Amino acid sequence: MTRRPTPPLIDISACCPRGLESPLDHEAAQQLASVLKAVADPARLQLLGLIRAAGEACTCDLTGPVGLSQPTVSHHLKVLTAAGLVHREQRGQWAWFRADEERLRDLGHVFR
Amino acid sequence: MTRRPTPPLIDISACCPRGLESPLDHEAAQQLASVLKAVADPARLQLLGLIRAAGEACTCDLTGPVGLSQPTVSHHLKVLTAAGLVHREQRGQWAWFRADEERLRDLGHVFR
DNA sequence: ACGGTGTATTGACTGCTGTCAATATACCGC
DNA sequence: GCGGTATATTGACAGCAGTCAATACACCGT
Repeated sequence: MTRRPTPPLIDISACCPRGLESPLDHEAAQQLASVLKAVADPARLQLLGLIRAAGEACTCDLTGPVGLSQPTVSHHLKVLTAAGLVHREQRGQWAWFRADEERLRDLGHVFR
Repeated sequence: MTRRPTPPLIDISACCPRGLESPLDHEAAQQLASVLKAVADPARLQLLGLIRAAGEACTCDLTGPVGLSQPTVSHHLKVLTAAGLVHREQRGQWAWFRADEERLRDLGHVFR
């Protein structure tokens, strides 16, 4: 496989420094929307809540509470990770996730 | 047409009082996601920015900046209104919109 | 009443998204 | 190495969401 050009992680406070207080250009809106889309899903909100409440959580502890199949949960965690909202750490055969508090704060700040 | 049972407007601080700090049950996650979905679109983010920056705005002033057809803009404004993020007021033949600041604040507070 | 203008609705189409079963991959203990 | 366990990927499918052209509706001035 050819190397992907590195996932361009969006910097919220750079792309939308004044949040929704002033108009966004096309690109800024698209970037901000891409992060919001990651969060605008019931399963992913539940996952974020579970991860945050626990400090960190392993996939095996997340599949049960959300009531979805393992591949689906894996998919949602990938989306959250790609958006930079959670970070993944491999420990042996387990994948551990923790929330990026700063990024969540930045996201909340957009609506200020 | 039979009367619709009134759109059930979701109360964010009631449904998710602790935001993402603690796990959300299925219903709360679904409700919160429905509001976030309204905001997770580039065109609607631009519209929110324009409306907020202007204080209030009429549809005719919004179609140009976002670069979409009039029916599409009308559709997006309807979605924002249904989510309670903006309020619509008819003035003669013009439709004026203003943002619901409290609701935006509540939404931002979820990520605190 | 009528023509014009601003907005909403309808219908149709396309692309994306969430989901799962099946399969593959990675890691561990023995 | 081997079987078992945890996670990721693939493939397929249904449903939804964004878009526009065409049309309908509402309001206004004349």
